[in-house]
Amino acid sequence: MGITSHDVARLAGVSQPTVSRALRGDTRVSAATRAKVREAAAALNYVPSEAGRSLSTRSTRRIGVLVTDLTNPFYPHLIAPLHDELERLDHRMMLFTERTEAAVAADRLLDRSIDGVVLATVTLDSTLPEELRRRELPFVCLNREGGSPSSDAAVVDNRLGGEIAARELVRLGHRHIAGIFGPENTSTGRDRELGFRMALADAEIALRQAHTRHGPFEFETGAKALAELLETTPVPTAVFCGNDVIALGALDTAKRASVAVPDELTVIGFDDIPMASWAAFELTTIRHDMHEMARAAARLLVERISGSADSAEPRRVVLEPELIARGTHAPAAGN
Amino acid sequence: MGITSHDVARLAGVSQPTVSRALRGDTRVSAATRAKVREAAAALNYVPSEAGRSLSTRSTRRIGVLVTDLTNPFYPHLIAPLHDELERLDHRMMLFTERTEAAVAADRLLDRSIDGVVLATVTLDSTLPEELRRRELPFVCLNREGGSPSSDAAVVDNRLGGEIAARELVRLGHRHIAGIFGPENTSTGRDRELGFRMALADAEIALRQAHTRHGPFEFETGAKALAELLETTPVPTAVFCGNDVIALGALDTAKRASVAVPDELTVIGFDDIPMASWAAFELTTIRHDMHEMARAAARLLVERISGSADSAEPRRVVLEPELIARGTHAPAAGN
DNA sequence: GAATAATTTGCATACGTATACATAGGAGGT
DNA sequence: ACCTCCTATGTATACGTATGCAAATTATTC
Repeated sequence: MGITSHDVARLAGVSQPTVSRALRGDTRVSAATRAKVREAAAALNYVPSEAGRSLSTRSTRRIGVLVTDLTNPFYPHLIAPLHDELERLDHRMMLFTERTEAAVAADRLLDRSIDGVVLATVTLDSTLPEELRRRELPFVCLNREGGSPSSDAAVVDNRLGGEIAARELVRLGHRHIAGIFGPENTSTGRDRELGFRMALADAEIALRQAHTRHGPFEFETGAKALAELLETTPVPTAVFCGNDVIALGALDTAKRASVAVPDELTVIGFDDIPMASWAAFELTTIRHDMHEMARAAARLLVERISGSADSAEPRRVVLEPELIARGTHAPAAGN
Repeated sequence: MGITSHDVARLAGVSQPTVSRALRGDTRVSAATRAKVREAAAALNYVPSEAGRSLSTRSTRRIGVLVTDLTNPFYPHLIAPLHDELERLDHRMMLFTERTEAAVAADRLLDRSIDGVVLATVTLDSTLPEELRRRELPFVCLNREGGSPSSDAAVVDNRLGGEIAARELVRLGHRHIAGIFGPENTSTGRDRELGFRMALADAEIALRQAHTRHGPFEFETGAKALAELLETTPVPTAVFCGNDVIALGALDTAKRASVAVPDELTVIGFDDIPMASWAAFELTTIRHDMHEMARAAARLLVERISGSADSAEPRRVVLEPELIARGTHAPAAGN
């Protein structure tokens, strides 16, 4: 079992290298031979061995994708277009949903079974980027970025997104504003918070310590944080969430606590995942083009691998966010 | 660039085969040499080439996973535990979210770059299972099953699940019952419908043609189908959905149409995905252990590959479903 | 102390493909 | 008719690891 190019060669009456050349469209092989080889290959159901090819070419056309948690509703919307774009560029996707880090995880990436890596959930304090750089394995950051120094990345202008959210809340007359931000060790968490804070400061509105929460980009973060925020005085009339998933958690708590949204509480998310537009939520949020971001990451990486990247310098694709007004925002009560 | 076992051998002052043996814990190598080799390997940051190893051992410890659509909220809950169990069994996951079928898709599976396949979205009329069987590539069906003849599979007793849903509706006194089923060319769609119909028939309750809809296991299916069902007379007082995602779509339409759930309309889903328990939905549904199902599939496949499967006969793991009563079901109005 | 057994290591090679280089054959020019 | 040049193909080998078998070393036994 296992047809090789030698078998095809024997049947076609040519040498093995000729088979290799014929099947990959090498122009130096005559049309007649090419036809003969094609026919023999088809007759034998020949499929070239990927391992043999990899060993010889030192390239696998395989990309590793690192995500911490697939069940987070956000990531599939990144993974799916990423997969499709990689496929379009004739690459396959290997999925790693690692919880372990650096050294441990690195070994499975460094066995030359992949040509490059997409880091979709890298943290600012992760040593993985420098480890990959040291081992000269090409990689690109998607959605989040690592710490210094910068690398190829496809991201959103998160700071601007935070500012947009803040300005909208200010415009609506909110004065008691809360934030349920993402983790401080992620670029998305940090930058969205930063932009939000700066825009509030510009409007001379305070974001109290008591109205600030941080946590993973998960449903439970929003659910738990809003429950706590509802216990503070004054109760905030608006809350900006680090992403939609957190916002959905907040909405969950609001519903359970019978807090009317948006009449009593304005909620703004970030990302505009499809769920945000469901009737059950009608979440006002900051949209960006997640699909394009994923596709851009795929292209950056493949170009880097193939050496067709214009320069050795890191290249960044930065997408513009915009406000999507739905049903969870309203003017502050009493305005 | 690219440290090989030869480099390690040179540094340790032994032959390349000895390096191979030492690092893989072959007992025939002395403790002293093993230590020497380990040290040299560590000093050079040696990581064995996966391609070289695959070529030699004819095994990749890589598993292909086929899913049509990752953005469907159901699948990540299958993929995540599947990944983790495969990882536990020392295998890696290659993800294929193919839309193409059979011949085209098959080639990327047949280049010996994977040792086996998990089919998570196989249809009853797919020729892929027989193609894989013919090419002797081990595979297992997860959640759904293919047509004849049966293969290794980890599935739910969908027929029983359908029956449980039907009996509950009957118990609640519903007489005008509708069904938004999944695709008829999937085992899950077919069996859930079958069990549901049979239990209704036992109770001598008709399921009218006009109250029956089919479609992909997607949000839009439920949304669109319920909109249509609300136009029928008599309007159904209860609807059983092929899975939770369809049910969420139905709830979406109900909300937009101001149909009170559960007072005016009972909705029952299938799967019990985490979202079902969110306050926005509180979906009554048929639960089964998705994580265990995924893990079982991983084990079946790896055992099949390693040849440790007890027999050549197909092996099936069938999980029991149960009713999870939440907030979307109630007695029929007027009972 | 010699013969034998057991242990440890090296040698040769297989795995399947791609490619640098050599070569054979044919076309074209004068 | 001879030389040149190009095209098409074959030969030899590299890629990195694992393994059957032989060889060398050490331990064991009588």
